[in-house]
Amino acid sequence: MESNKTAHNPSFSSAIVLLRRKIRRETKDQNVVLPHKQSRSKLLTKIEKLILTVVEDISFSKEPKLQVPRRSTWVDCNIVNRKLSLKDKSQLKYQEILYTKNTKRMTVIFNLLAKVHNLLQNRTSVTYRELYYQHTDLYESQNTVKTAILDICHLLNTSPWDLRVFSTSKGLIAGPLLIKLGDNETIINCLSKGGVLVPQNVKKIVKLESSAKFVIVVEKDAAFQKLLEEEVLSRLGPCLLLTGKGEPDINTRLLLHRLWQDLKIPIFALVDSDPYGIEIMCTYRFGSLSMLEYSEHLAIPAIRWLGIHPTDIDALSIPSVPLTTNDNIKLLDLAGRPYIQNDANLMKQINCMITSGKKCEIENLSILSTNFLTDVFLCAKIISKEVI
DNA sequence: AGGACACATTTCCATACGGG
DNA sequence: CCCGTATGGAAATGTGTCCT
Repeated sequence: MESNKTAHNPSFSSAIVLLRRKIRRETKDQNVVLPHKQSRSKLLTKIEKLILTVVEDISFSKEPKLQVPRRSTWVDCNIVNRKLSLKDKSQLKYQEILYTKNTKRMTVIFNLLAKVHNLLQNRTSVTYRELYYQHTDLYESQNTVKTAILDICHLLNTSPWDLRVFSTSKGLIAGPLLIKLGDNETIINCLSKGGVLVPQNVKKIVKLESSAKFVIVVEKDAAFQKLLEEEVLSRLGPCLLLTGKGEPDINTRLLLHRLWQDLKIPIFALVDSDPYGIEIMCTYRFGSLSMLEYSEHLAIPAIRWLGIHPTDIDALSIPSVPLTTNDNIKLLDLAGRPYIQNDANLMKQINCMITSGKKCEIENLSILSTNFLTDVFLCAKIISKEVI
């Protein structure tokens, strides 16, 4: 090939600079969010107080009860500050967990409270999975553990990561990036081939060092590897590649959030042109329904959708397949969500997919020609600043 | 495995109606 | 007239599907 190292293409570099400025301007209200980290000792005290109230209740023959929020739906949400959040926090409905009615649930909560208390005291961390296996007969399913931990987070007004409970990392990151962790001066070098696993405890990161000019978030591992094979890192110039392998886990989203906060470089999303791809892009960008309370820490409004846009399929004659029944159901569901309804450009793309009835995967681009993805598609999208 | 949801099932509660 | 039960609807919870 005609050694077109795009990195040295002046129009490409200037496009990146322009996009960077534009995105920073559009999202400058987002730049100062920093977590109110709860100190260990405060959390410990809170747990002790919570347990004390229950003991008091019992000694006064009152039934112990806990209050947790009800599961939210899309109609309870709207977009605030470009992130998914509750319409009206004062209208939030609560559910009471009573000992006589929800014995099991309360037992699990207090059991886990004890474990969390222990974690905080010992300054160690644990995964949901480990917790589950410590007492399978009590928890019955891993989901029970997760629900209970989220309940506890609400009761203590904190987050799973401050409680030191994590899900096992699934995401990969590659590129010129050094991650310095606070504990024992560990340094993760993300330049290794095939990328490295996103660190378990993103909150331990003390410093991120990178020469990258932008980040590309890829929906799935296959496309991630494909891009690495095409040597995207050198062809497009210094950049980072990240994938959550499907629906991103919390750690991956936290890391990406941190990357945006610290490096302030453009973040582009490359997803399939199908309803799931769009949903995944939106999860990164606006946050998710089930983690609604943590949108501040997880949503990254600065993300721009690089492709594949439904309008690209016809414009670039990309091979496509028809949408299935399930795809159509999902698509209509997406169309009703607040973040799509709030954004004319996203709505336009959704409508395009509805009318065309076509979808395609990232891999379909490679059929057109070798290195098409890197040299043509990504490059052209960025130079033309066709991002949504 | 892990994440997000839609859909299904069960549980719960308020209201209304009928029998004692 | 009061109480108990029947019943409908909502909410809590569980299951199944889709994705990588």
